Amino acid sequence: MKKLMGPPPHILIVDDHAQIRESVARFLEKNGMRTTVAKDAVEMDAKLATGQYDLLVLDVMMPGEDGLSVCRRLVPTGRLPIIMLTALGADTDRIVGLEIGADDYLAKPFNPRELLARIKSVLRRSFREEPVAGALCGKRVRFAHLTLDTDRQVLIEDSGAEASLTTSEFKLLTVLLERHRMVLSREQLLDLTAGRSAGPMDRTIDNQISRLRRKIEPDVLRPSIIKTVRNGGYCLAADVVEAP
Amino acid sequence: MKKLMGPPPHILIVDDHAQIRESVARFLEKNGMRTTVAKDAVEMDAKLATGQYDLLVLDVMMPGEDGLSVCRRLVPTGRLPIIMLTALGADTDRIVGLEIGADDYLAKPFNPRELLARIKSVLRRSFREEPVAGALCGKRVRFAHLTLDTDRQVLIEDSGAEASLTTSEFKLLTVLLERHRMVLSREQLLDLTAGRSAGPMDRTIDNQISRLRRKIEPDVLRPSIIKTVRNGGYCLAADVVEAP
DNA sequence: GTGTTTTGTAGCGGTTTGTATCAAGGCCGT
DNA sequence: ACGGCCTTGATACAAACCGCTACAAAACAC
Repeated sequence: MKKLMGPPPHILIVDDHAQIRESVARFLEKNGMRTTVAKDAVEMDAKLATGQYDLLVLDVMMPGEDGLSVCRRLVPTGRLPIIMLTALGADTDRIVGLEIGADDYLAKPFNPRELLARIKSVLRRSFREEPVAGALCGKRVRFAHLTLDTDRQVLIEDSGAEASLTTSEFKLLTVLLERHRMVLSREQLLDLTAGRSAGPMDRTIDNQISRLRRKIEPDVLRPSIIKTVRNGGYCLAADVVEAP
Repeated sequence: MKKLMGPPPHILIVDDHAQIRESVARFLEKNGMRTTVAKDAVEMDAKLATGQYDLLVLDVMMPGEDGLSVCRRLVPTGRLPIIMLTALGADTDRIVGLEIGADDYLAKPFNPRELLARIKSVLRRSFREEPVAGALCGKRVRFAHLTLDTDRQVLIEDSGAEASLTTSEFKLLTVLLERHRMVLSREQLLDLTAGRSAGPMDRTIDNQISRLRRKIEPDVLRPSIIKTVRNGGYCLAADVVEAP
């Protein structure tokens, strides 16, 4: 069998039973995946809004909005594959789920190894080919006194001077630009730039910001473009417009 | 659910029980699909050799070569999706099937409506990844300051100078052009260009990229067309248009 | 078979990036 | 104001990653 390398896939698990959530999460992490859990649709929406996920494991039977409804809502948006967990014997649930557009289902109680196999199978199919620069892909973007050429990954000052960015500086900058004037936590930034979650004493983002500031701030000692929000994270404080 | 129009999908059903074959075939045809049946692996091979199919429904337990073996053999050849039919409770069969690379399975006895839903689900998935592939065949393609003549496997610079590409350079470039602006991992590139998976310390793609860059980059020291994404892979960062 | 081209492998060295550490500066109490 | 405490900025260093060269193996042509 072919092995999927690269960054570990990030799975979001939604189930109202704490025990199932946790045991599934632990099992998947032991097998090299990242996991995040949510106890219901509301919590799920919050996680989806701030994070980046490769696959959703979704319980059908939940208090509040149920799994089928969630599925109906998410499938049309496109890119997130869904595996549903159904009660055993609820034939129609399964069929409806598939007809709605879930990528797979599994009847409870299930063998964790089988869930893993199904996740891998679905991931293999959806083969995430991400654009380099998200929505900014292929464009030239103006902000403050700079223009970012997303094709060449270089910054052009108004004076005409060019500065090249490293891959992770570029990634961090595009993430900030896409969400300019929003405060982004270190956790979010790490997730969006590197696709991993932060360790206990993780200063990676601080460091990256520091390096990036050296290339974009007119006065590094008094940053005006990337603001730091104490106890919050960082924020790109400038207007961003598409340039020709 | 959205209906996929166009020519009806053609399903090949392989099962040694005549009754199952026929009833499944009839049910699927009633629901707008074309079907063809085969009673074992040998007959299946004959049908595959002469016809064009969109999906294979494959019984695991068969006299002669069994379903798992068939699956192992067909999956690597590429893009024929497979749904396997297993005996109920044969947990390991199902898991092994998925691990080998089948797209789905169904436990016998099954609800025909569920088989239909799964077929549609798998077809939807395999349609999703298709659109870019192979589109360049026989065309002339412009990108950056170059034109690729896919018939002659030759690059023509705007100045008029021509450079010939080796087979694997051409293949690699084609793959990058077909998914331009997407980040492709070395694993993916190796799979798409050579159809094999990477060894533990495989630098083959790095090398190919290096060779290709020498022929297409204006400044090899600062590549602008093929960008490298650290920890990610490579990406062709340019617009690609069909040229007459 | 011989010679040429193409393709895969190994290794060195530069660049990039994560971690550890220390210095600086805000926040809050007294 | 002053001094601890916590958060952030900067520097230094080590590890990982990638580009390049050189060479060996394989494919191809003759």
